[in-house]
Amino acid sequence: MANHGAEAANQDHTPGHTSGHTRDHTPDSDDTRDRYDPSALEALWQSRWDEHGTNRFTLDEFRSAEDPYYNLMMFPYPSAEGLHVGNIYAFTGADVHGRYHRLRGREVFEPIGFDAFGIHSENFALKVGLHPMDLIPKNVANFTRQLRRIGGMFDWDHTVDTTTPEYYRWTQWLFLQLFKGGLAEQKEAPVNWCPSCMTVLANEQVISGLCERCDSAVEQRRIAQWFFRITDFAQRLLDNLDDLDWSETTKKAQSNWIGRSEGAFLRFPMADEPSADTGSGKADSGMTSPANRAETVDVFTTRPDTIFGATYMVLSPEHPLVDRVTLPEHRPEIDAYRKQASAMDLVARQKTDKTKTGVFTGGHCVNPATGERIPIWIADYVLMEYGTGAIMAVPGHDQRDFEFATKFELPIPRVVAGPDDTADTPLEEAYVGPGRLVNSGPFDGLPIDEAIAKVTAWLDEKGAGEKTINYRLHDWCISRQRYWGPPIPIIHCARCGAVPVPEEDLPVVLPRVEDFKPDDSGISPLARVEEWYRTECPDCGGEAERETDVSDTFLDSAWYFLRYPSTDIADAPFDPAITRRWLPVDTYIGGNEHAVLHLLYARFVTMALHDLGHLDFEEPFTRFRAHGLIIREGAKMSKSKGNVVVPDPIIEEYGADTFRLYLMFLGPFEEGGDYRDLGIQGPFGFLKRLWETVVDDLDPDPEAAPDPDVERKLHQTIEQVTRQLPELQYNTSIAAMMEYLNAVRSGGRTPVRAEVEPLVVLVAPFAPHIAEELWSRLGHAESLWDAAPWPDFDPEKMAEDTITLAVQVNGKVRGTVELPAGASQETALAAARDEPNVARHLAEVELRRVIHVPDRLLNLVVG
RNA sequence: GCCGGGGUGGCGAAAUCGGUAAACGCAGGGGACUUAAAAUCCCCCGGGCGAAAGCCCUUGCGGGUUCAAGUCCCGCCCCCGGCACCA
Repeated sequence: MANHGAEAANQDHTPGHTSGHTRDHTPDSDDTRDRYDPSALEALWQSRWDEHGTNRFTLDEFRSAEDPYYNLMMFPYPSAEGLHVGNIYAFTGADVHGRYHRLRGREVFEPIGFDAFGIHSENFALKVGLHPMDLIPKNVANFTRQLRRIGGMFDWDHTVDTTTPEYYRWTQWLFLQLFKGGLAEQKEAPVNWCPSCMTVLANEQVISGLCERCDSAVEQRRIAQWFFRITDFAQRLLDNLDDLDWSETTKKAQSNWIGRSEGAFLRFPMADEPSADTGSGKADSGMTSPANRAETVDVFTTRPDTIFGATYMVLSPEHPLVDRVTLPEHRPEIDAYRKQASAMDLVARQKTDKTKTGVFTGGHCVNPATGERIPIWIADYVLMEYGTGAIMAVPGHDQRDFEFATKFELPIPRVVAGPDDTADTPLEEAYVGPGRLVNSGPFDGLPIDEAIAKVTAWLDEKGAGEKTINYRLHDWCISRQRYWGPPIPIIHCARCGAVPVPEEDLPVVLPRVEDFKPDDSGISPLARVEEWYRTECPDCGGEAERETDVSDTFLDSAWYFLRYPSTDIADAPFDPAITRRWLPVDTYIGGNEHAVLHLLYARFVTMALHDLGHLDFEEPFTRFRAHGLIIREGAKMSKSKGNVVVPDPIIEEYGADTFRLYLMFLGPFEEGGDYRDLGIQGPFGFLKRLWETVVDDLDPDPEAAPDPDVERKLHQTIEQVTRQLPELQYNTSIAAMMEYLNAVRSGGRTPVRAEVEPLVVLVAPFAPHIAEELWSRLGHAESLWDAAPWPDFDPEKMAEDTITLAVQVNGKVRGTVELPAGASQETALAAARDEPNVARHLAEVELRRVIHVPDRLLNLVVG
């Protein structure tokens, strides 16, 4: 838009300099210049803020900030479709928070960036036949345009794009730190393989057996992978949750994901098998070699107290001991079963309602409690990923084992008796309730809690096991056999093994490869680029090859918040002094879909960097709030339904201020809301009315005294908004401001400046452009955002002098009376008796009791 | 099955410590202004009975505590999100 005059007038913007821009910002003719024209006005202020560096920090400012506030939101993945309402909703909610603190005088750093590596981008590039290196910059440019348009308080001098070598250089550096710290290791492991995406997936990316991206059934494969040892931190990650100011739902999701369970690790010695028919059946028949005798089947159980009822063992079909324990005559059956299990996709494998299957191996263990030989089976209801991949089956007290034992006619003894049971009460199903041990030798009669401790201690003494803690959490597999990610900075040398790339050689630049389509080989496309992967060993100088896998996108986003304030620093990932001043992040706002993925990894990386001496804190986000989800007209938005809200035309028509205000008005920010197309009229009308109030209708006397009733309402409104904004209670804050403006304009009265100016500031976090414009029109030379003029409220001015007291008779409202605030019970009662309808209900009954809640109600109990 | 979060007018939603249920907004109805429309402004707007005054009912369902329950307790039902053969 054209506003050359205004721009020129503002070139030397300094405090005290009244530029006169309050009137000359629209070069149009006189009759249109005072109309509320959001698009023009928003463009004007955005360019002014940009010129003045209103939202940008210099390196010096980072180093010297006295009251820093790091306001973070989850950076977007720049898709080709552009920003969707969900993004804008989240960013606006976070921006409102940042702007509020800015108006309170904090130095608010609010960065944004782009999480642009990963399978999403790569698959889309493949689909449209473009190279991601060409596609991503376009998407980033489009996102940047949109992000600027919505008026976020972003520091555009400190953005990150995870796909630039300047950024991923440090992602690779991070990998090396973890590698050197012993927290990264390569191991062959069964992994989730998506046959459609042709890549390995993290457990978190598998949603009930399906690929979270393409819904293909996930298969199992064994590939050498790089892992981060996040499980080493499981207990700390869990313990620290107690002290984090995070949304409860997010903390709960993390603690479920970590999945701590207390129990025991137990060793069941393998029994040697009677060759042919020696028939003795005793463990030490002399046929057992010493090596064999040492072999055990190890299990994890949360119910060591039930060990006397363990009548068989079950190994997962993938368990490494299966071959050892299987007797030759059972071999064909076992092999067939294992083949069937491995062919089965994880959906079918994890279906819980299917009937139990399994095969006897022919092998046996000795139950260390009873000394009895018990058979070893394999069954797919035992998962290799959890615990040791083997269980002791206690059919009497575990429903899964009960079903299995019933089907295969294995014994089902009772070892726990409930309050109404005896040791011999038959079991119709597994009994898992409270009770006391039975049929358990010396432990009979003990309640479960006590028995768990005593039995475990007893087994420990016998060397048969010990108390332990098991976690559901797995190590983080970060290898991806794909193209679009940072190469893992490792060089494989036949002589020296896996050698880290020297830090001074970083970044290992991702080469431009035209043929980046993944294939079914399980090998990265980079393995096709010989001139790239052939290199020398940094240690011995011999021929060597680069690691051709790239790292998981979640690694890029696990540390980006450390980079933002230090993007001016070229020779370190984050500057120690700046980091000390600005981190940990004060408030982080984002979607709960990242509760266990991104947020847990970011915590792990921070904790690891802390332990390795790079950071002096171990939790990255002091406060985290999960925002809700936006639906439309009661239905989930999706591309396939064609009911997605497209933000650009709405912003075009109503302006970013209205759109922001409307999104925040839909419902509680932390619960989301229902976007109804017509609803935007309310917030639009409000801003328009506010505009007219200041621009057209204001009392010309700037010193005019406020109306006492309006002033009282003003202080009540300031109080409410000041209390609710930092708690993200945006919808009710907006309602309060609307109510206040209604009071200011009621009966078409002429508003005075003292009534209106504070409202302009209150509304500013939601509608920053119109607020700045009105602030300027009210005669202020300094930007609203630099002046930090958050209004104070005066409790005395808030107080009502007369109140309406509800009068109840027997709990039912029969009338109201007007009274001076703080009126005594006697006064209230007298007034109530004078109220005709109340008097009617008091006639001919006896007043038995009076309940007086001062200034609220009077309840007269009669009978 | 387990763990969260919910269920309030036609709709989105409000409601400190238990104290006048439905603030604010949308949609709808009526009116003013206008040649007309848009925009704007004013009034009405949970249900039932009543001419009115007023009375009765109403926060998913059923009980309970209390002078008083959307709010607290017990038992259910339904919706949304997460986890799920986790030993």
